[in-house]
Amino acid sequence: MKFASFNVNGINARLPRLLEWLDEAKPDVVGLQEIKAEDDKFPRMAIEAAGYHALLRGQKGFNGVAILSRRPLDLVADQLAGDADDRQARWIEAMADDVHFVCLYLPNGNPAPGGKFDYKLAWMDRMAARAAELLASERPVILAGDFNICPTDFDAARPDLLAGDALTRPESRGRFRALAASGWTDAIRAAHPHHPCYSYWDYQGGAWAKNWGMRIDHLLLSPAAADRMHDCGIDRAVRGAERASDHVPVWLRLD
DNA sequence: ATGGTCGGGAACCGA
Repeated sequence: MKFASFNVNGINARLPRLLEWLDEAKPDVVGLQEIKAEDDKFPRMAIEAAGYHALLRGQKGFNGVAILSRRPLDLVADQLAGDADDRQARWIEAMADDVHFVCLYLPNGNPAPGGKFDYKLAWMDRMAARAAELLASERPVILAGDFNICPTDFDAARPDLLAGDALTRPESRGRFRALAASGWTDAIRAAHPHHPCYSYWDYQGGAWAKNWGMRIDHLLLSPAAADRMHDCGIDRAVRGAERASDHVPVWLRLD
C-alpha cells in the first residue's frame, strides 16, 4: 500500500493539481493539510469521482486536514487530545485497513518567541502524549503531515536565514528529536540519508528557482510500520507546475 | 531599491 502526505495550501485552489497528482501517483491513502475549507466547501464530488473516500476536519479560511483513501476509512479521532478549548483543525486519525494513519498540521509557531510559539510547543507536547499511546498499541502507525519542523541544518538550503525561526529553534527541534528517539522512524531521512529531500519552497523571493527549500513534511513510522517499508520518496516535480502548492507530496510504500 | 508571493475571502491574516 502506498501512503502519502501533501500540504495543498487550499483544496479548491489546488484541486486541478491534486487530481493530476492522484492520477499519476496513485496513492492508496493520502493525508492533506491546509485544505482551508469546511465540509460544505470541500470538493467531495470531484474527489469521489477520482476514486477516493474522504474524511475531514475542516475549518473556514485556515488550517483543515483530510484523509483520502481508495478503500473505506474508519475515523478514530478528529482532534488532538489535551486541550478541549483548542478548535484549530490540525489533526485527524483513521484506520486504513490494518494501518493506523494520522494526518497532522503542526502549528507554524512564528513569530517566536510569543503566543503562537507557546501554542506550537504545547501542541507538540500533546502530540508526544498521543504518539506514546499509539506506540503502545504496537500496531503499524504512520504520523504523516506538515510538521513545520526543519529537523537539522542539513534539511534546509539556507539554514543561516532561519536563525531564530520557529521551524528551527532548539525547543522545536528538541521536541521533534525526542519524539523520533522515543521509537519513531523518520522515513524520508532513513531512506535517503545523503539527499536533503526538501518538501517546501517559499512562494517569496524565487525560492523554488534557487532551490532554497526545506524538509518540513514528514512520515514517522512506528516499529511495526517501519519493518514493512520498502520504498519512500518525494514528488519534487509537483512544485514546478503552474499554480503549485508551496509544498510537495511525500510518500512511502508498505508491504 | 522602503518591495517582494500566495490562498481565502473581501480587509487583512497566516504562512
